[in-house]
Amino acid sequence: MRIGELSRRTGVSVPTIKFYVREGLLPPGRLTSPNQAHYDEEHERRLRLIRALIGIGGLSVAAVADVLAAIDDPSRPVHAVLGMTTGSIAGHGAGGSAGRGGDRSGKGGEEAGEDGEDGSEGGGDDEETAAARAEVEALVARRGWRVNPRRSAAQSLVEAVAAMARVGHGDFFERVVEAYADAAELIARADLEYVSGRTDRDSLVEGVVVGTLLGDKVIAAMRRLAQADASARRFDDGPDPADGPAGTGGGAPE
Amino acid sequence: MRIGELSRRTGVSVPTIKFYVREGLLPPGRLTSPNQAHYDEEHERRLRLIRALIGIGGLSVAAVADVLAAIDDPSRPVHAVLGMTTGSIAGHGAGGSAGRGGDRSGKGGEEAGEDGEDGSEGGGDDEETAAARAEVEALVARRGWRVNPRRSAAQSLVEAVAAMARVGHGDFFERVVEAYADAAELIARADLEYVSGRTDRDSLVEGVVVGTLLGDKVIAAMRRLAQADASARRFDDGPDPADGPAGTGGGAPE
DNA sequence: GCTATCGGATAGTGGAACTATCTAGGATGG
DNA sequence: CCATCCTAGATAGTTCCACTATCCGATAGC
Repeated sequence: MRIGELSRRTGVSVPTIKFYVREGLLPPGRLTSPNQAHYDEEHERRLRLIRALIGIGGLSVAAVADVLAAIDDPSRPVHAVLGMTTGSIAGHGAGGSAGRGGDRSGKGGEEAGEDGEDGSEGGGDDEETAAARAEVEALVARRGWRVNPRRSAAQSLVEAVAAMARVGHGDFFERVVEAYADAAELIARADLEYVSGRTDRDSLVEGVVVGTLLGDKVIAAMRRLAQADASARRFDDGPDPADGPAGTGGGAPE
Repeated sequence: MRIGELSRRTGVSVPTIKFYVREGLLPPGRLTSPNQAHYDEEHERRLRLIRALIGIGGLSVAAVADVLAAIDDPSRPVHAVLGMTTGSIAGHGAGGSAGRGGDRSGKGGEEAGEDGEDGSEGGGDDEETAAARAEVEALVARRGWRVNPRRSAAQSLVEAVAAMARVGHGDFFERVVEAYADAAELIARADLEYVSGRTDRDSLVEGVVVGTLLGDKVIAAMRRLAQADASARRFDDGPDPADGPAGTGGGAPE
């Protein structure tokens, strides 16, 4: 098919497809003449994946490019792709806000000058980060998780926990860790199960990426649903008030 | 304190603080004279919350404004705030990527127009969406979750599942649902437990918001860790290869 | 031959999140 | 009282990102 049909089939505009090709997300079509190219179902599939990663997964175009490059490189071991995937997420939502606007002030380190603490090794942490790191390390040790503590997932976790502490919810993590860890193990087992049937690398690796990136959204949504249910049961304020009605006054808890 | 000290304490630049005040995220300081204002610890707390929501939670400034407005409005019932929170996330990552970039294809994912058809399934859906909706409805029924199917969390879930189907992973959801649902219930129970001790509305509502928005990141990170562990155990490829051992290239995003 | 479409290149758009500058005026130490 | 900072508020500018728009000459299919 030519680009017009690819566009029609996927709902992505022609200029946008060209843009993705330029950015390296989508391989160019096979040229049948100097100014005529042919796209196949693989392109269509890839394009849908791109849209899903951007639209649902919330990745930036650059992050998608990295992830797809990892998928496409057969020399990259599967676990490296998973690590990459983690990084894409971290870059997007957590640690570095790599995606958008300047990162001038906050995160880079202590260039702001007021931190003053340049000598202390081990991360140059503030108080909350150090405490969070200790909690995460304790968790990993307790569970016997065989992970490298330098993993960016661990780093993301430390940052999230530290942020909570900074906001006055330093007790959140310790209050929920065990349940969360049980849940995480449950989920991870299902995830592994899902991809374990796949034998060829491409299929496996894509399953990991899709399952991880889109799976996060699935989990978040299901968590909301389960929260709503648990809350409804506890306060018995009806079947569920949906999103935004002016129902009864603030539910008195307990 | 004055704005300079607020800036120093939080690491947020003075112009940015002013920007947040303009955008309604942070209440203005108490004026002690026409050009002198005083900020207190509540401002500091709020500012830290804003940074956490934007930096870790990945919310847009506009979404943070909405969430904080909901927190601050005592007439808004707690469940409405939770719904709002869900919406912020959907707007950000799932539904329409409303945060940045385009989204020409229909701003509010939530059917701005008259969706006359409610109650019965199937709107103007494509094949994948219809199938996903059926799966989600079956899940809710099976679990006996007392939730309104129009809830935006349900909608997010449908969209994520549909996107997976479109990408060739239509079997993902059915293969993992039960484990995920168990995990979600586990998590939701811990979440409810966490806020159940709180009696005053402000503290409760803030706990819900922080726990939900930042909690998602905690869960995602822990899932990565558990996946890495499960994978290491299954393939026994050493303790854990970390993120970027030589060949992986993309290790550090950014 | 005719016209809609194509590939490729370059430039432009609009939104988001800051960031810089300017104007008056106040705070503070000497 | 004065010099030197800091401040509030307003307006304009910057940077990044994800697209869009417009050209151009060439080509497909009738």
